[in-house]
Amino acid sequence: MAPEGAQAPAAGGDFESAVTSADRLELRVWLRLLTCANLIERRVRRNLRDRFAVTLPRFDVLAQLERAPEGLTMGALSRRMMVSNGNVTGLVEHLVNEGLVERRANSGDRRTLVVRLTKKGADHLAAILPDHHAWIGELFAGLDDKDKQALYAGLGRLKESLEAAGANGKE
Amino acid sequence: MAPEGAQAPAAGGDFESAVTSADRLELRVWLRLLTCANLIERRVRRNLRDRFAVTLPRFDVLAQLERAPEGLTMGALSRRMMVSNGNVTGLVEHLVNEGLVERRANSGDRRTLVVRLTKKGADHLAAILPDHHAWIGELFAGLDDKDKQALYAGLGRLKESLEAAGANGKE
DNA sequence: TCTAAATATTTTAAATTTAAAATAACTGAC
DNA sequence: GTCAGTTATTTTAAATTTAAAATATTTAGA
Repeated sequence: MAPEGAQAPAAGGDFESAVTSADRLELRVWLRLLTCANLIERRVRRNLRDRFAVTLPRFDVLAQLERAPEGLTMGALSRRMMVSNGNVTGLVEHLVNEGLVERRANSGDRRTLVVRLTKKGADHLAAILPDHHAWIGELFAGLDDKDKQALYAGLGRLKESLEAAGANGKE
Repeated sequence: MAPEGAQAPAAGGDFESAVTSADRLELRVWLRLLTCANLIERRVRRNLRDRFAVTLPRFDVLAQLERAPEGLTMGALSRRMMVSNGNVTGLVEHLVNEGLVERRANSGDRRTLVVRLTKKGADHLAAILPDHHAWIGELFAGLDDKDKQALYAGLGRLKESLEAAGANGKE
């Protein structure tokens, strides 16, 4: 027997498989958007695991912290990552144990903790980022600059629409 | 004390918060795409929970099955949902217990099981879908038809590029 | 036929994720 | 100054998710 085809997320058909032109246009846009996001995320997740033995959520923490050299509070980090506060607690805890991240009390407001990359964490991330950017490059290779600009602009309008509909705030 | 601000996924900043124009265009497109997908998914998830007491993944199962009146095998369902086979096992198990879905042996190939909506499941879904479509409509309200068409086309090109890069198959 | 490889599904362990509740610290209106 | 409300974080329980391994069945080829 071949223990192959072990169960990674399934490949093949996707959300759009049975969507017809009878469906409303915005529904088709949404499902196609979701399909693209899933395809990219899956590929990046697998590459991170296979080539760098890092999970995607932990990589996300490192990548967000790199963009904030002064560090981020737990709450700010959870907002940037768009996940719950409690979720970040566990991720940071693990990275602290690995020495990739430091979590320090904030004089001034004793409720908050500031999270920062350690040297080790910054080095680790620096070893990954070039490959990461290359993967994204490969995935977008079929688009020319005009396509990407158009997509960027269209997604910008969608994002504004989502914010106008209150999809970001608590309401 | 107000036990408010209980921890749903954080609102506010997002993946793009610290992305600058110095970053490569395709990276900015990807992060914006991810932000939009997360915003829509979060809103739909919360509406399903608050108004219909259903989780998003279980709703996804029902919605996929509705598009396949003849039923889907476990594997086909997992491919449509873009999640692992093992994941679908648990979701379907729960829905079978609730009587919303039936899982039947497939004469002809004893390895496969065919999953189908029950009458109860179809009714339940039918009660949700109009509201669901309305939510999507609200989220896209800031876009006119031309915007949506352009976005649909651009995402179509991206999807082709992803498939050309092997982002769907196992490779 | 027999049997190696492929396919379909479930099981398992670890990690993630959500959402609610609990805890701790700050802020203002009075 | 007190204390009701707010903010920041952690804890908790349940559900989801991934990926690997195990199981069962089918298929094809020697």
